[in-house]
Amino acid sequence: MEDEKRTVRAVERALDVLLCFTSGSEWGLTDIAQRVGLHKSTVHRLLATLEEKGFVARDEATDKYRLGLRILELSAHLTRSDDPAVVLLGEMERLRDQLGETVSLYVRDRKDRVRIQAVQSEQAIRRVAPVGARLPLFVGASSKVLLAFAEPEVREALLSDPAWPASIDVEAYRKQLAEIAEAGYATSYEEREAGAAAISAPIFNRSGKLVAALSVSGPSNRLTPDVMRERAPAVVSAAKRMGALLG
Amino acid sequence: MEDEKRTVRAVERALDVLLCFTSGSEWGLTDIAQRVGLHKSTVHRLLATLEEKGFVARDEATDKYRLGLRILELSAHLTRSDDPAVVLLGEMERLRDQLGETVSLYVRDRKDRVRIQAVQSEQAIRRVAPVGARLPLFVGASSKVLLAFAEPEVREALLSDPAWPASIDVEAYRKQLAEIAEAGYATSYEEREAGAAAISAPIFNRSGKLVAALSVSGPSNRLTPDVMRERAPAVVSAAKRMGALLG
DNA sequence: CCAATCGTTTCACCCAATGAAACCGTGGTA
DNA sequence: TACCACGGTTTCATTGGGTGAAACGATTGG
Repeated sequence: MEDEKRTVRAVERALDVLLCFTSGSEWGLTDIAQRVGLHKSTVHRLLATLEEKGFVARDEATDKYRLGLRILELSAHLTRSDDPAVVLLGEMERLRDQLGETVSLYVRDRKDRVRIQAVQSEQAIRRVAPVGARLPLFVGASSKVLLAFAEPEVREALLSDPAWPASIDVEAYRKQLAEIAEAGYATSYEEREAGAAAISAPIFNRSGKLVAALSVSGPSNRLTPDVMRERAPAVVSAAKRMGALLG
Repeated sequence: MEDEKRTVRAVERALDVLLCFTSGSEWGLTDIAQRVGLHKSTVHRLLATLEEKGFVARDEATDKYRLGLRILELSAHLTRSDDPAVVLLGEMERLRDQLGETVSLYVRDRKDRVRIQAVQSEQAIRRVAPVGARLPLFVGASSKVLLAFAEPEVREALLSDPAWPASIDVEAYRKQLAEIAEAGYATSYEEREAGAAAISAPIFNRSGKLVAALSVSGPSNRLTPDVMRERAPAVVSAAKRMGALLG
């Protein structure tokens, strides 16, 4: 098993430490050391480095570690003017007002999907959708869209990836993706989360490349299968309109 | 000059590479190598590591490096429910509507200040204030507030820091800070940026500790010195109201 | 007062990060 | 077509620096 690493171990470890903060915002040194499986002193040194550069900070009261404002600074530079999350925001708000449900935008990032933009429904019972959330790429309407309309090589690589959950029958899944490709959209009903449902449609840029999945989601008692079927065309045409706004 | 480094060099370098993206969103390998003063191959390895963990990604078209979505993911976990940037947003919007100008919230982060929240004026000519921006701690109304109301040790440490610009007379500056502490707010008129002016007031938490500076900023022809003097009480009392919302 | 726990510092060993140089791929130019 | 210039990539010998065991302090609480 020659791993052919051309990466820097210390940096990998430091980034793993940073990624601890994607689950739980406050950590003690020992907790982190345990979590990443390294010695206390090693983690201590890594944290000192991260702290010096402002990537983590210490809570004054608890003395525990938390994310630093350098993260905020970097994230401010994440969006360019041609970023879908910016360009499509207006259209997303329009769709939210039209359907009254939360609208999200997902892109594929390696083997996950990431919510890069969201506008919340204004109803009392609504789907809350934090921007930046990283979700699995095998369940949920948007996952299926991102797979169904991906380039075939990409799709096959993901389906045959060792990380793909063994509990899902690949053949049946592939068949479902083909149906979605045919229909032009996907739905999910209490698939990833109980009580939630969603409609999702692909957004292609001018050269026909899949760039994102547009998703409308809400409580499953409002978004019943029938309602979703009825509203799907609105989502699909919104996605088409959005595609035209991209480069 | 014993530097007593208890940090990890490779990690420091990797973070420096990341920080390149705070000025300019797209970089080639050679550019970065030049900027951080390291060999191409070293930077290549660091970038490969950052890329593997999703902290940077490559633009498909240009093949250049850009920030990855892991940054977005982390930034989503930056704000806790008790974060001033969240808790005070409502009050900030109220103040924006009252005065019609852009309202920002700054905290001190080491030797800089960082804009952690902002709501834009809705006028045609307005101050635009991106969240996450890192600004110097010696010019601008909020800087002066963050210094004037800081704990004395902190203030003195900063004023006598070698990084403090020699062009500013420390004694005169200290005098100005004392006046600000007396008045309870600070103003700036075309101080950091030509054509811009601002009023800023301190926000203290329940235990009397300075946590942020509230700032109202706009074009200097609207926010003339007279107008600012007249509006200062509104900013100060808004800041006081906000303080009451904090822990 | 002691025990437990957490963060910090020290230190010798030896792995792994480093940068020079060579290599490869691409686009532009004569 | 041949050539060059300029990006990114890979290789490799050298040794600096990252590593973890262990000892140390500082708190906490029973």
